[in-house]
Amino acid sequence: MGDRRQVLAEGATDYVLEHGLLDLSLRPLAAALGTSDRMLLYHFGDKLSLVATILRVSNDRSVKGIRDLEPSVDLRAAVTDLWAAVSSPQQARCQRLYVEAAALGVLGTEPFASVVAEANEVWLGALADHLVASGIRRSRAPRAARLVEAAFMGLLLDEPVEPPAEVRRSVRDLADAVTSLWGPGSR
Amino acid sequence: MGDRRQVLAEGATDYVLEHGLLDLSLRPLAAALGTSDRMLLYHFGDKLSLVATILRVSNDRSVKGIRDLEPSVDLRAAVTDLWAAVSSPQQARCQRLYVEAAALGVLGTEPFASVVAEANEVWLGALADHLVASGIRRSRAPRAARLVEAAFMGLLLDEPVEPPAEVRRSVRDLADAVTSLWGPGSR
DNA sequence: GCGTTCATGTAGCGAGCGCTACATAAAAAG
DNA sequence: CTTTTTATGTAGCGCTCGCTACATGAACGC
Repeated sequence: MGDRRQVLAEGATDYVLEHGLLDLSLRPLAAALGTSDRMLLYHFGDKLSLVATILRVSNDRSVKGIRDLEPSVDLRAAVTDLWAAVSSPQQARCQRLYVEAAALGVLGTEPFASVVAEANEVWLGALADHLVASGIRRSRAPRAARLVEAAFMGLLLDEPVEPPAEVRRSVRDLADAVTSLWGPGSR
Repeated sequence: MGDRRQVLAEGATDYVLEHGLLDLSLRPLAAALGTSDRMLLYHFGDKLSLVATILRVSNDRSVKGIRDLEPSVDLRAAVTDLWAAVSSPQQARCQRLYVEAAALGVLGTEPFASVVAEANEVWLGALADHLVASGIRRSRAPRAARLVEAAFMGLLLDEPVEPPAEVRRSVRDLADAVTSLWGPGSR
């Protein structure tokens, strides 16, 4: 049934991850997928629904990238390992898509608000789970995950402007901070 | 000389801070300023130059907002005070503009790359200076400023999606982290 | 076999976009 | 007084956009 639709959704996500969301236009996208704007609208109703679908697919991939990580040897390593994952090319594109959606202001309006709020929660959950698997106490993981997530987003945003060495050092500083706040033996 | 131009630049910045950069269109902007698209192009050459000017003006205001802060009583308070400043309505709009520019991918291309790189440096400097005025050792301030800035950007990004109480708690966690890493008596 | 639903192509609508050509009125320069 | 520069209005060009109207095969239920 929605077979063709699903194929198109995956392809559209690939396309948007590569070309960006902001200047997304139905006709070039359709051409890249070997179909027509007419058919995209037929399958997805309108452009907004298509974008919502794309965001969902992208977020699923991003979460999977985190969940597939092996546990790290300790909390400090967990932060740097997570950064390596998040700043990898495919993952970074997913995060960038999130930023673009945020910039579009689309996150505050339905039907995106609920979709994205849930996606964010799932993502934070995956992050927290990895921290737990790497030694943090379960009860402390959500707060740690929130701070780590915020810092990661900021660093990703600064990446094109900041020297890579500075970014790496900030990640190490963040790892130290997490360890000293929530690591074994603190508090 | 560039008198009229300067007035228009300020007005355009006000307008963009309120309406966003992504769907900026010359005709509505001109109408709001009591002029015409024709004149905007006359004064600024083309749309990109106008946008570059707007980004510069916005960043100047943002930096001024930080530099006008009184020193905080200690490092922990400095972080929360900075957050209060950064998340205030006017400042948050400036940061949002930065995010939109980043999302546009405009930050990586001239003539924005150099402009924004310098703006970012100035902004980090203002942040670092406030931390110093609030008790951190000068030599430690730049790294602290970088981490704080990244976390702030991430938190601003999450704000529409995250419960405010969680955001506030993350700010306090960040303040604790900065204090424990670079506060008096550490290392 | 026939009618109905599904899938797809063709063509175009109305609007907005950045930008330009051209004319012109005012001001400054000589 | 004339000439040049500066500032501004009018009109429109060429393009792209999301979306729709309409037609038409193809597949399927009865």
